[in-house]
Amino acid sequence: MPYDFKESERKWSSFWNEERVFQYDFNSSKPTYSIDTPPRYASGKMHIGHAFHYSHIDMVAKYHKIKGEEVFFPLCFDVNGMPIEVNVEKKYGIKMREYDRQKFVKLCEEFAEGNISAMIGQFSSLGITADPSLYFKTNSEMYRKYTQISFIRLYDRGLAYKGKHPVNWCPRCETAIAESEIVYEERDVFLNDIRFRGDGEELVISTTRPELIPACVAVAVNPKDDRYAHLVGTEIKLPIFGKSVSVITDEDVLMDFGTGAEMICSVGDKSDLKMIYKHSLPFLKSIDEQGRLTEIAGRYAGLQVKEAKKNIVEDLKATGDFVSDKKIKQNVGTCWRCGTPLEFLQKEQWFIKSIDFKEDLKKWAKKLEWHPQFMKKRLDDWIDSLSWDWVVSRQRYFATPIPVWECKNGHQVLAREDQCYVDPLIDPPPVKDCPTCHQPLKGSEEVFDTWMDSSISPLFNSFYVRDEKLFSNLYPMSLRPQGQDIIRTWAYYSLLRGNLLTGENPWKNIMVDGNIMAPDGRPMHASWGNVVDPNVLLEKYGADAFRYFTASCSLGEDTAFRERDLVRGQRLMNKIFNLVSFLEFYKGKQSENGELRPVDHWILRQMNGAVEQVRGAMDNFEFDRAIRVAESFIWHDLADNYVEIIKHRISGFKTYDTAHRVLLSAITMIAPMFPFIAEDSYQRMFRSSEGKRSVFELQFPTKVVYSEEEAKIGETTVEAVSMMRDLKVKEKVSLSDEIREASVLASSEVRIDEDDVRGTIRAENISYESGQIEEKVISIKLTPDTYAVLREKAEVFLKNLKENPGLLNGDAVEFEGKQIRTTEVIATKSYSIRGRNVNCGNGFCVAITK
RNA sequence: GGGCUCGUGGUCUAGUGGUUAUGACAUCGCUCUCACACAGCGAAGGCCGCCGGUUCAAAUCCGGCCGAGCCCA
Repeated sequence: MPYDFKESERKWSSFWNEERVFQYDFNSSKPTYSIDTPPRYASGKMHIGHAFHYSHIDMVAKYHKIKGEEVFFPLCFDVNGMPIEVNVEKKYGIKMREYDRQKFVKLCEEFAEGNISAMIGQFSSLGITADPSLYFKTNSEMYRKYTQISFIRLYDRGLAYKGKHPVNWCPRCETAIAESEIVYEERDVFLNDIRFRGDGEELVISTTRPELIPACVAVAVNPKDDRYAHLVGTEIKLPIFGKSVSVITDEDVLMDFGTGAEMICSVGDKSDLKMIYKHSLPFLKSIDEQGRLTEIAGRYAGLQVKEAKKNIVEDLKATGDFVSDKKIKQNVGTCWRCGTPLEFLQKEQWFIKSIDFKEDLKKWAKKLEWHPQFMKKRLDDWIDSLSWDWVVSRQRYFATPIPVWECKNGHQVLAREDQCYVDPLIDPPPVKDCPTCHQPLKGSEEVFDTWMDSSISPLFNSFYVRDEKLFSNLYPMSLRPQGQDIIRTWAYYSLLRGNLLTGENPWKNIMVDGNIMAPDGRPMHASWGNVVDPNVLLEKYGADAFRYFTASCSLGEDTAFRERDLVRGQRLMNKIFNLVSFLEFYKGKQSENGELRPVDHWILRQMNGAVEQVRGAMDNFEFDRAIRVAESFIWHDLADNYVEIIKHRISGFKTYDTAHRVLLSAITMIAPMFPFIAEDSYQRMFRSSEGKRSVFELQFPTKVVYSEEEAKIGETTVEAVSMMRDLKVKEKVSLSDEIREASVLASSEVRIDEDDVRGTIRAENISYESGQIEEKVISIKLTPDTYAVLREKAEVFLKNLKENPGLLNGDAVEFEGKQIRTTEVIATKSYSIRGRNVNCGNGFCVAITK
């Protein structure tokens, strides 16, 4: 009978929910395993990549639960920021900056709330049991309170400050534009070669923006560029404006772009910005909020950018400093609303100090255990590449307000901690007026970068400030699971915040996941039509089958979605279901006592091996290895071999007990990966004997005692039975038919469990024959150690052995004065018997007689 | 352009110096076998991306090239 996964999944997810099986117990005496769950972003429903990622996290959570730890696995959502704003604009056909601020925020909250309830349903269908008693969302006043308090504490220690930093600015709309609001357009622009004159020397630079010459603060060339080496370190004069600037080197300058000499302006674009920080060059303001040149442009002051460009080029032609121009294509950032090219404008922004902590950050990152290890390198490289502090202010609406009031002279008053959560646009400041100049105070309109919220998740989860006792127990957390795409944001900022505020890393382990790609190997995009809907998959194959696919992906690698893995997963669930059905049928029908037979020892040995390997793999977050081992054990050792052999003696208590015990261990071992089939099997078959209300309250299986000597006989028995069954198939004897004789043919003694062979093969008689086997050596290899000893002589030695296979019968072979033990020789042989239909395995053959 | 990762039968994947290179899905045979035809047994299918190097020995280590993914405030 096929497994009804729909019914099972419905039943057990509500069971877990109602019984609160996965609820964290604050009073538990067990050690806590805490997971810093990624707050799921509430801009839409979960797609297959999210489902994949949270399934992995859930496997870790359930594994630690079944290992006997108290698991802290919060259910949480990220509800701030622009993607939600953009979705709300789309949904209602409105524009944020043209709408009432408070009303707009309300719409964002409602929008997110709808997505959250849908996602909670998705979590549940996937068997992801994040704990609703540890629920949080990053836009709640409770959460934002700690975002604000943590900022105030950093400010008090001089780690948060206000400074100048460029933002993308639309001169027509007169507003800051966020990175994702920029519309890039390919446009034709002129690349102008312009002559700068030095002391008897000249240097021709290439620029697309000659109007920025007055903002030029240096000229940069590549350090490898021989053409300009003699000019490096000299001063050179700007044409028209006459100001002197230095010629510097920077490896980011492209030698083959234009003349290979570039003017650095403050601030023309992002690469300028980087060089300005890197070489400590001054910030100038050359363009104002309306897109006009400022007074540093001298006689061009007040002109619009376009006009200034035209005038300056004409004047350069007149002075002879204009060399040439050519048309090139360039990506120009434009305003999403009006299409005007954006300017990079310096504005006052809030910063959190991070450049000072570069070396510390690398030390902190080193203290973490990274899974997989190579992901650490990405963070290190990121830290090395940083040139400026973290800009935390945003000119948006839907995020945590910055708890600051300012007077018209720019003095700042921060909220008191006990005031938080506070909205400075609504709530009064802590003092009547500015303590410095007694001017009235105005609440800040700015909000925090959403990473300011999400990067305190480990602090919030550990009850930072809220409860000192809980905090000391819960911080640092055991694990941060996250995607590889946000190492440079979420992981980085969390590491910084955690250490700055507590002096300690926020977690002990970090597990970094790859992405799920579309079946065609490309990222999933609605416009490419290659998006896979997780709900369709759950309908078709079930959650455990989906989790089978997710478990089979190596951690940290990008994986193209493969439906066939769900096919296999579903078959595995069906296999397990039927194994349980088999044993269930024989439950309580035992009449004989019996004893442990060799094949029972063998399955116990196989089980011990599987348990150890699965445990080792799960401890290292290697889900793919864990399911490979578990699947092979359940499908091949247990179902194909063991169950077939014990069918004839399942009426014995000992046999039944062994099967019962092995199947229970198998179910427990896979429960973290396949929770539904595991719970279903447990409830159906094992709850009455084990007593616990859920499979997740059992312990991960431990090793059992068995006899290795017996297990070896069992292994030979399994092999013999399997070869004999194959012979029956080949000779068209029904497996249920009796045969007269089953024969074991070998040149030396072969020990098998005759009763099991007879009972399974349905043979009246077992016979042993010898002396008729032809051995053929297929290949001869040596152990690695012996290769290392013989080195280039190895080939000669092997050739010698192939020609004289009889040498292998002794204990050792002499070769060039060395004694090579035959145990060092790995010979693969085939066995055959002329004239009889036999199957041959490891050292012996079998035959049957009808 | 830079950093990291990946490239193995038709498709996907395991394997990180030394067996006849693992397994899945698909394909083709045979078999209803008393848990399971969503099963069992068997077969076919591979210049391990390309080029060079190190080594007695390379899918595996090193270098270069080609292709893909993620990130670059």
